[in-house]
Amino acid sequence: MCGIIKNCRYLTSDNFNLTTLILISYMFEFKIFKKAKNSRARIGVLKTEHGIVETPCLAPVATQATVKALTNEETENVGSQILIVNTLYLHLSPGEKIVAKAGGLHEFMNWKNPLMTDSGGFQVFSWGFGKDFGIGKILKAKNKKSLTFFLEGKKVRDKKINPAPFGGILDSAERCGINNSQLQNVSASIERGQQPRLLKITDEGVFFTSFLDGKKLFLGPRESIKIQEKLGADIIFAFDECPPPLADYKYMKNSILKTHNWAKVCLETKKTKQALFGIVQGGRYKDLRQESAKFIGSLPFDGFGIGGEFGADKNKMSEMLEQVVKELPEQKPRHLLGIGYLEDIPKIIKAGIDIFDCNVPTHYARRGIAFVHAQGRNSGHNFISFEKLNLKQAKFLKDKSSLDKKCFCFVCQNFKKNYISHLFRAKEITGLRLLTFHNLYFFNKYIEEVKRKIMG
RNA sequence: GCGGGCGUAGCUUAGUGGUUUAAAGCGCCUCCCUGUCACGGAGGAGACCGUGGGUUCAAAUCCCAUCGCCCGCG
Repeated sequence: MCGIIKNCRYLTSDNFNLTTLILISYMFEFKIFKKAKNSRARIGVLKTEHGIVETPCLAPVATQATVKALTNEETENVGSQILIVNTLYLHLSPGEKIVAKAGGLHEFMNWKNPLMTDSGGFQVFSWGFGKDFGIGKILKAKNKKSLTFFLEGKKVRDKKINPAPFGGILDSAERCGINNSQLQNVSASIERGQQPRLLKITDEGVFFTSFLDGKKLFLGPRESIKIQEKLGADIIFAFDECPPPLADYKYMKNSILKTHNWAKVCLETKKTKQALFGIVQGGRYKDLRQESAKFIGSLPFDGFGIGGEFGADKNKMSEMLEQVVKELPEQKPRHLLGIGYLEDIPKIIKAGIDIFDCNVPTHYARRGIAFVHAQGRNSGHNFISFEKLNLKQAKFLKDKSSLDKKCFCFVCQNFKKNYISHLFRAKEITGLRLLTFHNLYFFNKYIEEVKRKIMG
């Protein structure tokens, strides 16, 4: 796979003049070249010390300083321009000192292009309430996952989780036979002051328990920034609390105040020339989103991240995003954290998002799911019709067709579904590699197409 | 030929002190996974317990026969 796919970055040179870039003298700069007429979408270029990023684009998730299953050359060949690495994971192992001594992240992982590090704020959720409730950042309307309650240390499960985020939890508890007097002992609806089991969130920061060795560690805005400075990515994020989707209004209000205070501390702490992005939170509450966007947007950040969830109703996301985006400075880049289903991408680009990261292309690839152009009529999509194929299914063993007839990636040019299916069933790591390569290529190509259509 | 052992879901086995819908792992099917997770989550289908007979209110489990496989001795 190495080195075979060349020139698959879609340098849309028609959209801007390259010489303009050369004239940019600042280390970090964001230039908008074109704005859509019918939406907030824009085409831009982000310049960093390690090169440029054409936006809008997807930043693949490289949690532990690698896009799982791929070499850097492959990640580049697939059209990816910037990666997001995780601060807390690297802090736990190998530790930022090791990375710094190795010459910084770029040198350490041999990635010559731009990098960003997530602050660890998401782990406040995923290692906390996310784990307690067995839920993802976004509580879906059709969530079939069971909800786990903890009643006096005992696990109670409800399989019919109600999509309504707050009242639903109480119904759920009732179905589990948890009575009123017990309810106060149950970690269900997350109220102000409530703590996850495994970590403690204070006004100053968060006490984590390392899953590697059980060691206690504290991460606050200062700690996060200092670690991120040592890691040395081009773009770093302010330490935030990614709040759980079950949080009630008071919890959320309190949470954004914390995130706002931490944002100021992050700005004061940072000494390097790295670009620092503040993070807007506020969950599904429009007024809190607006409040957060106004506050964070008023601070001298180099760009802005938008985190958390936007409510179970998918259609509201665009609305909420626009609400946030209009409060942020027009000339600065906006990053949507952890969102990027294919069907979301047109919406978020239209809402004015420049970069977004999402583990779906790579994560799903490792689970055997390939995103491909829809073969049949089941498009149901405004831009490119696509479908998901589960290559683990036995039926693909007999399928001699290429993964995606309309895809020009190395995998689709060289491998058939039967072989990829076999690799997955045989648990051969090459299967993960092939699908990761294809999915990222597919997402990047898809984004290019969306850009073309939106911008006209 | 004699002696011993084994035959339970597609596979590997648990259950043989007779008790309701015969258990588990893997495999299979469906669904899920959005800034954590290749070796993950939730469901589901699937065996009349080699075959035939017998004992009993009741047998995968006891008895007899038979077939198949394995081991030892000839």
